[in-house]
Amino acid sequence: MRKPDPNMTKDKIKLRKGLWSPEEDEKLMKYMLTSGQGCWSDIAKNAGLQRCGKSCRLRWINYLRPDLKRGAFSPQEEDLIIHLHSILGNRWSQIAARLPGRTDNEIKNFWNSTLKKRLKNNTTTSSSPNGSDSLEPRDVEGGIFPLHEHHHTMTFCLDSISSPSAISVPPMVTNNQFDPFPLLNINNRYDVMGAPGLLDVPTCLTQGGLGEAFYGDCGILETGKIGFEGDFSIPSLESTSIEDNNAAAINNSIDHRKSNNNTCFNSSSDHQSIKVGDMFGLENHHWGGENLKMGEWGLEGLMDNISSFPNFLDFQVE
DNA sequence: AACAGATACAACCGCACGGGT
DNA sequence: AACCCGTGCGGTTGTATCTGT
Repeated sequence: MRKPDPNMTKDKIKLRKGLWSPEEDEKLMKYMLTSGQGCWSDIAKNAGLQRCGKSCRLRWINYLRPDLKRGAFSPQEEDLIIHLHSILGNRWSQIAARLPGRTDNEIKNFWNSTLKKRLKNNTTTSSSPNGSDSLEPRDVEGGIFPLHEHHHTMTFCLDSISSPSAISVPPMVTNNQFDPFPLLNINNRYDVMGAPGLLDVPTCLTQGGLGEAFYGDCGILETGKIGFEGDFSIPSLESTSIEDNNAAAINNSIDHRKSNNNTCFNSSSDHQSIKVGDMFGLENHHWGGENLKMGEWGLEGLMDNISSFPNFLDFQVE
């Protein structure tokens, strides 16, 4: 498996660098759609891209992935980033894991380009008493957060959900091995519309698939809007699998990026079957390992504490 | 209109880590 | 145990776009 391919070393093609062209994007997207599995170096080669696997991976994760939320950060997302950064520091991947549809790179850029400066300006006007290296006032133990006044409560909108059936989740989640999404595990605290079906959205989905748009327009937890800000009806388990939705998402995503229009996320079955884990890089169980690391650092408990703070992610079911 | 500086975003680089050989 | 390879992460750099003069 790991033996080097002699052909690979001989005909060293000069790999492209820099910005991706639309053609390259399409090649990668189509390849991921049709056979998006295997190691990234193989993907780069098989897709006919003169890129290194690393570059392809980055492009996919940061730009082409169909579940990405585009556009500006909402005030709620800003607050969340600020707060998570106060706890986690520059662990962008862990912060991103709690902001569905956002990538670590995106959050990192946003922090460095916008939030950092904004908070710096704030602290110069109102000096921080703790004098720490961090830029924003905080009191993790006490639960003081720089939340905006106008959204102390996030509203949990489910108007688009046509079926209250439970969303399908991977076995490792349903087996309760751990809670990958302690902040947003609705199953812990919330009944969806009072219906018997529970909405359990683990990290693997919120980051890579169906759980998109926890912080949608106006910072609302919008389970009914997934991926492209298009209206979306969550199908019942009997009718549609996650694979169906994700593959459809990829199909739609190609069009979406071409037309830059909102795309309806439907469950049409005109696609090839793709493993969810393969599609979103979940086969490496990374989403679990992060939390284990956090546990070692004693951060998991901190993150758990967050959910008990009055102003933080105070979802309400309408 | 042209230019410079600021800003936002995309991508690269180096390193660390884990798993396989 | 040592090495190789793939992957993920965070820091940094590069580039496109915006804004002010």
